[in-house]
Amino acid sequence: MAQNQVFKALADPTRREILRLLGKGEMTAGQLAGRFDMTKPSMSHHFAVLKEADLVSTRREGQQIFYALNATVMQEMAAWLWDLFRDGAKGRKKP
Amino acid sequence: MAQNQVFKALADPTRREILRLLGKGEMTAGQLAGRFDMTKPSMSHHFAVLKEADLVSTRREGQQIFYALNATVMQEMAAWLWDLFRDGAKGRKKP
DNA sequence: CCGATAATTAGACAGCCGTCTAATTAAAGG
DNA sequence: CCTTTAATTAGACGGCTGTCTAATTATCGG
Repeated sequence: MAQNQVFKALADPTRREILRLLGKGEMTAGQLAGRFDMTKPSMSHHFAVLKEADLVSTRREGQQIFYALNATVMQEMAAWLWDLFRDGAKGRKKP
Repeated sequence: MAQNQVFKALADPTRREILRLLGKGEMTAGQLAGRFDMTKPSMSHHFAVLKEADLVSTRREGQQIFYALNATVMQEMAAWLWDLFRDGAKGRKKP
């Protein structure tokens, strides 16, 4: 399942910041890269990881490629958090 | 900030499974270790990472150490997810 | 077709991460 | 005190990860 890729993708602060920026609206690869003190190839690598995890989607427009946040992020994360506490009374539950 | 440590801790599937088990109630280190096909030292390492990220708390009782899920997990993750889509002040940076 | 621009791919490399075995600390109990 | 059990710490090691430079692909405008 993709869950592991999602969490690994979120483990890097640069990628989380990318997602945060995309939360405001889609951006081109170049625009995103301009926000970070890092080479474009390095940014491209992060984009690939995010895309592989299905956290972002892409759209080409001429020479530029627009990245957008994938809405399923919320659902996957929320589901995981929910499952964490779902059947658990944390203290002492009867057998 | 502890945010980075939290996400790094969640990047490993073994640690996520530990958290899931603890969601049902506290367990001793030995009980937890018994659930995984891994040596105790390796498990101890994972416990340390989770504790460092403040995702779990510990309590000693005799020879045994009980681990419990820390409730702030939900809050931190929920806050992050919220911020992702909740467009705060645009140019704002953390001081 | 050419040159310029946007973006990715290829390959290298240091540093981190997860795992193991061996050794160590801590507590209980005869 | 000595032994046993629970758990962690120390140190080593292979593999993964993030970064870079150099090269490559894709697209547009003239």
